[in-house]
Amino acid sequence: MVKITDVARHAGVSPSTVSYALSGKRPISEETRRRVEEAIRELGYRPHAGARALASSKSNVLALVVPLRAGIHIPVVMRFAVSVVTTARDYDHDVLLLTQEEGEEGLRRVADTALVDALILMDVQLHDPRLPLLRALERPSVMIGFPASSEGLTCIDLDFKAAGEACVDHLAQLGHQVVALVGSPPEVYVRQTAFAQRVVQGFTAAADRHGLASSVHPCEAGPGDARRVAERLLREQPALTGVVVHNEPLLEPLIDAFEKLGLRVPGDLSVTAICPDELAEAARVPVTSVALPSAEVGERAVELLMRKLAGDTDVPEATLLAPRLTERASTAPRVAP
Amino acid sequence: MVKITDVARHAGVSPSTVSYALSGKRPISEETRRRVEEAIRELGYRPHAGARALASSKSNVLALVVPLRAGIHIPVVMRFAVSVVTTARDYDHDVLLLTQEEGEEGLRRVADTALVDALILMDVQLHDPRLPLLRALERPSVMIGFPASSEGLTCIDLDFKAAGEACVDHLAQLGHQVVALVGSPPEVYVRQTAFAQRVVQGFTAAADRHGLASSVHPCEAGPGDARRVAERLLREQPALTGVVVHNEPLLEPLIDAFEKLGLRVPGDLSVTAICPDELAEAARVPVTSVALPSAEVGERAVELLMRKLAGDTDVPEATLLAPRLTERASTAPRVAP
DNA sequence: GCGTGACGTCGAAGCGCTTCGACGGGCGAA
DNA sequence: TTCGCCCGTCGAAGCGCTTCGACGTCACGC
Repeated sequence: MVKITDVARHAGVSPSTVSYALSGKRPISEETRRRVEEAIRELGYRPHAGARALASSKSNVLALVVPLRAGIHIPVVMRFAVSVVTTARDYDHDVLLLTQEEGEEGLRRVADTALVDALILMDVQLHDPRLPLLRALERPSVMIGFPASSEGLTCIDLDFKAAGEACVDHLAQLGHQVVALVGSPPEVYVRQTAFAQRVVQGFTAAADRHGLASSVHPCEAGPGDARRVAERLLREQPALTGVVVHNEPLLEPLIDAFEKLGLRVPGDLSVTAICPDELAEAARVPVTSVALPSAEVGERAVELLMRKLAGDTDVPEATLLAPRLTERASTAPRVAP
Repeated sequence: MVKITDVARHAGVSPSTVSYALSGKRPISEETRRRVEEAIRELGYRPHAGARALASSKSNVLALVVPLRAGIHIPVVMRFAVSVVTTARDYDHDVLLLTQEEGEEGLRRVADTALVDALILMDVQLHDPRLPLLRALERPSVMIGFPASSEGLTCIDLDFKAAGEACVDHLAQLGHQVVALVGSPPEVYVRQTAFAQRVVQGFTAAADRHGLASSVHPCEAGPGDARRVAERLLREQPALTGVVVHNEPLLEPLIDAFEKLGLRVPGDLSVTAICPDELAEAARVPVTSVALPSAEVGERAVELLMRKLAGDTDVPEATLLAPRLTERASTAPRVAP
């Protein structure tokens, strides 16, 4: 193995000079730098990561904790992970993959052994048991999603309130006057992050702002539920022409149910959703939707982390990503009766 | 930060004794071990990963290179990755996530900087450009999939030949006498690993063994192709009652096409597939299939790597995992005409 | 003409751990 | 009894890098 002393000898300088030439932490003459670089190239020198970590107390590795829980859309996780890795590389960092399964002990382990410099957590719950640990840890972290209190932590996610609004805005713009929100199953409103509530807030606010008649329905997503939900919506709001679905498994079945009840999508009924793009695209009727911008979240998460690692003290605690609505085949202007 | 000297002092022993108590590389008296363990617990000691890596020239980290290419089934990759991480943890190792995008330079980087001890590569191509590098690298590696020549490398994958056979065996057992293989698009047979060919071999061998009439059809997987393929199959083999599909995007459309042509699945036609379980399960008619055992592949890959790291010299170059066929709704006994 | 400071470089001291050789004590074999 | 050996422990020497303080040189300002 070729080491820094070899490079130094070959270039006719001291090891510290090689180090400074590499890190740029002290001025080095043009001539010397050139010689060092040449020596490095000729010898094929690669600094030993462990030695570097030991001497500098920086591993240049980030931990990424991915969820395993059922109900998580895998491609979204994967896209996010890839985006984290790619962005981390731009900052000369690598990514260590951890599973949720490892729990708090896993976090403590990689943090305390100095295996990683910082952490990224996905799938943060409202009252995530890892929160106290994260606050106590001496290493910076960024969480995807918002817990009940993000005090002293850094969080990032899609702006679900704005996403709810965007869907309603789109429907209002198309002339729809009676809209409904088909929400996530009731337990999601309790267990998970606050995102489900925020969709409701956005939905309601936008509907009020546009002067639309609106209603909100948290819905189970079992096999037979779609039909029942569709019937209930139509019973309660016979003039319904716009639906926002924030319930992934229910999306397709619900559209089917509406059509079976004689309503054409988007002819009689416009449907928008908040869901991963794959789902919206793959549907029989491709659905106009606000996507979870996983790649962007990953990128931004790493950027936030890098700022924290650089000692930036005014990194925002909360970052909300603006929703982007993609129009597809499931929405159309309202046809006056 | 609490270090090994702190533990040593607290336990009244020397640092080396603490190290040996931890690693078990030299005998330590029961009494001493107890005192050391207690000191560790009381002080909350965690060995510094970098220092350890430097001193022992072992990072206890594996690199996992995941593919990005379109056409790869993401959940399979993810399941594989999770299984690698989980298994690696059982062996006290962590996993560094790399993307294919980083290419050979990325492999060289993590290997040469001693960031990782060993590598796992997914999605290995027939003539993968990384092969020479892997052979040259001083670190062990395991590849998922088989290149043209696996000489001197360690590879593991589903036994696709046996998978092809298993499908035919199943159909034969149900009494089917005329079978067809709907294979991957022609370019797959060229570009990728040899797995597509192996399926053909297994299919043909088993059909011959059972004395069935059989035919093989590499197929494109465009939107209109399903219908054409179905028609062609029925034209060429009017008595066809068993189909093996090794072409993921074509699976569902093909079944639909058959039904539109008046053939009931599984009433008139039994269909089996080689594809990820999700796909087989999610189909309108759940498909009897041989799955890609991603979790098992991940586990076995790590085990192979651990053996190599332990200095085991007779680790098999090729490991073929036995297929497991799951019966679902798409196959049934042949009904005599 | 001399003090001052920036520039460019060096040497040495660690970073926290593992590992090697050494050593004292105890025990079994001769 | 004595020799030799194994057990259990220690001290010291690194592992390969970064970083701090120091030093010589040169240019500039007064």
